[in-house]
Amino acid sequence: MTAASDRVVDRLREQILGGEYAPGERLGEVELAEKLGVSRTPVRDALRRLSAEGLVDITTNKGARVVEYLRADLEHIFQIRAHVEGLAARAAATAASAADIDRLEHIATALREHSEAGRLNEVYRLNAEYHSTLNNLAGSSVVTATVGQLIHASVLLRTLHAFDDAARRRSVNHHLEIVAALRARDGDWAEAVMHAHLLSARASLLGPRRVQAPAYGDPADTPEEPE
Amino acid sequence: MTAASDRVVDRLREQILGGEYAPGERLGEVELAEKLGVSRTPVRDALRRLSAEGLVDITTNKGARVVEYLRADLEHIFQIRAHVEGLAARAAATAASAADIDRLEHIATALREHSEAGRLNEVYRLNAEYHSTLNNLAGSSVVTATVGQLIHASVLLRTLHAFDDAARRRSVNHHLEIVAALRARDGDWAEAVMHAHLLSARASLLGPRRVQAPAYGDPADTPEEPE
DNA sequence: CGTTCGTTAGTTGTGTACATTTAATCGACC
DNA sequence: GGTCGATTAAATGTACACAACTAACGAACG
Repeated sequence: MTAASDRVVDRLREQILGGEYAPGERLGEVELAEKLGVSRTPVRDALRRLSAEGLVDITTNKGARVVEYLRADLEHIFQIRAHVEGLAARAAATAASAADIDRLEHIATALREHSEAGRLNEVYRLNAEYHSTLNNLAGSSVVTATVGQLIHASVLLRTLHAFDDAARRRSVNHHLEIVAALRARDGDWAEAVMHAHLLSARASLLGPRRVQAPAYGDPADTPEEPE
Repeated sequence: MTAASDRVVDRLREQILGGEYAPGERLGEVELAEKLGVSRTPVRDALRRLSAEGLVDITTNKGARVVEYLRADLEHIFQIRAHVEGLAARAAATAASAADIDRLEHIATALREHSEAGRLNEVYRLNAEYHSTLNNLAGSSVVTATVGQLIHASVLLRTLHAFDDAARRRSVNHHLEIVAALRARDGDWAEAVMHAHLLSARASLLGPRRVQAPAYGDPADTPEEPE
């Protein structure tokens, strides 16, 4: 809320997403308070807020831990993102101004350069910025808030598995293709590419899906299949 | 977290969803603390947690208020729910046990009776239970958590506009039809009905959509249109 | 030797006092 | 008479002290 609590939230979020705290690691209030030079009160506030963002799990009388997502959870997250961000891309195709699209293209181009240079930290940062920018273009705070949480969870993945070269190129191309679809004011196209983009990311990060898995949404249920 | 804080959260949630606090109404910490017989600390905790659930807005140094959703936000919420709960219904068609489906049918039947008798409070409660039960059948805590927030926002609507008789009958029939689709193990069918169910609820609650609205997802982008 | 119960250290939950910020009211000046 | 500014009251943010709970260690008994 106030500057102290805000700073604690920002710092902890950065550290968790940066991998300085491993999934499942305990986050003691007193330890954090000493380390950050504040009292327990703003630390408690910050942990509650991060719990709201889905980054930590809090159990009564047992404290806070960094969240651990199951493989199935992560599959569902990308499934949902594919649909919701697909809708956002469709909306952006009609709502975005030329300047908005320029801005998005700028991010996508920078993303390609950093990707080819192998600067992964920049890639992760710009990728998050690209998606959040696009979701905002849908003009819906609900979309931004809903997907924001899911994106955080997705980012926690990055320590698990890195994209191979082919997947990285696919991802870069998707970002650029979506910009093209927006310029063409083609909502169908934009939604379809975004859908594919997130399902391909899921495949790259999680590997082949187990067919006998309790399927939440089949790969075959893609919304847009005009042809 | 502890019993006191939990009780405050439950009570405030009930009061907010029950309409005892109007959207936009201020929630003072001291006032609530006195009224509930606890100190400010658990009240603050509770307000932070309700903020996480999307029921209150907290601004630094300015306190907590009951959330106010814009009409556009609510349209987006139902749009997202249509997709995500549609996916959940599809997954449930393969994952649900016969006992699960029986339980769901029991809820749907009770819902029909209460609806015909005009007991709206029971209708709202059972409707929330039906959706949350079905989403849980998808076996994904992510779906449950994501949609849970959106459902809360939807419930806040109920003071705005009541279903007319035709809409109420449609809603009841949808719930029963989804049960039938689950029994048939037909994921496509279940998803399609759920999608229609939520878009029809949106229409009933929000009235006709303004065509020139910055469209986030067109009515025409329904995923399942086999015929 | 294993199990169980009690004690103890550490952690989280709660209450309260103090600091800081916000907003409104009153007064003075233009 | 109106507007700008300062003072004051009330709210939230922070810190610290105490209470309650958890879990781990150790001892005693079977």
